[in-house]
Amino acid sequence: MKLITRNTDYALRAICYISIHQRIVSVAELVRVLGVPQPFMRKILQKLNQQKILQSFKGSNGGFKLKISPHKISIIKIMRIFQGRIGINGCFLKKDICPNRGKCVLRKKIQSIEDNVIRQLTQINIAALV
Amino acid sequence: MKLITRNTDYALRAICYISIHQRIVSVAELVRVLGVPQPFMRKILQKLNQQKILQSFKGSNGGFKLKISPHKISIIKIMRIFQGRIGINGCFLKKDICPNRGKCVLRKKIQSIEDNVIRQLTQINIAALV
DNA sequence: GGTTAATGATACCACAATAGTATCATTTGT
DNA sequence: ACAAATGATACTATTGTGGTATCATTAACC
Ligand code: FES
Ligand code: FES
Repeated sequence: MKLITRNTDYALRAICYISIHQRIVSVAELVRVLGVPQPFMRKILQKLNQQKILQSFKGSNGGFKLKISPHKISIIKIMRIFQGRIGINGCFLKKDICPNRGKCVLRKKIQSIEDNVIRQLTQINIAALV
Repeated sequence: MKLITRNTDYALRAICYISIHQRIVSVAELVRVLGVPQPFMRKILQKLNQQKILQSFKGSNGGFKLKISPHKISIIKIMRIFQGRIGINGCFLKKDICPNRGKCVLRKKIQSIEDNVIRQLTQINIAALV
């Protein structure tokens, strides 16, 4: 059970760094500071640009800066970008959804745990981390 | 993020079924009822036997029955059998543990979420599900 | 205007975990 | 003896994660 993957982890750290420095930061600099493989970091930042978390600047002296306020960047938002839908799969039978679904006790309990986790991850934002 | 894998899911359902019927149940029967591939189900039950959750009976009319009380079978116990150590990896840099580890805010927050999840999973047992 | 330093887009590769199959040996009731 | 069950073990397939590699595009600077 891995709640946070490397993608997300690196993304969070990069965003934190950029958030602290409040300027355009290049991949090269992030790689130097965070010790992450460059092409991987690039891919991550490109995605954050596409998702409008960061804004990119091309050309010499280019790089990335925050596009939205650090208060508005929750951990769950970043997780969803890199890890897709955050949903604990309770009880699926192959591709068909279990017929008991409505009644199933296990599902309900797991669901409530999941809701808790998501609520907490939603509350943590970048501003709270830096 | 998958909290529960198929292994665990099938195992829980099998245990529930056996728990309800309170007798020796064969793989063939479980497969019929739960619609799970037979060899896979066998592998799962064999592991539960090894871990002393179930007790197996060989030979004709053989099968599996519970070895311990359903109250003592928590979800987390089954998860640990099939999914190994349940630990959210906060922030590792490659293989070295991050030097900030003690201070890192992210890690602390994630850790507390993890503790919650585990506490809740520990409280849910088979008796509560059936 | 050309060079250089940056990102954009995309395709590819490697590894590990999950999910499942296949086979043969062993036990036990009839 | 035979059939019906599990034990043990090795193998295969699929998917997700964690990357790499390459070429195109943009923009500052001389
Ligand atoms: S057994 Fe199907 S939803 Fe729980
Ligand atoms: S950055 Fe290393 S433990 Fe959080």
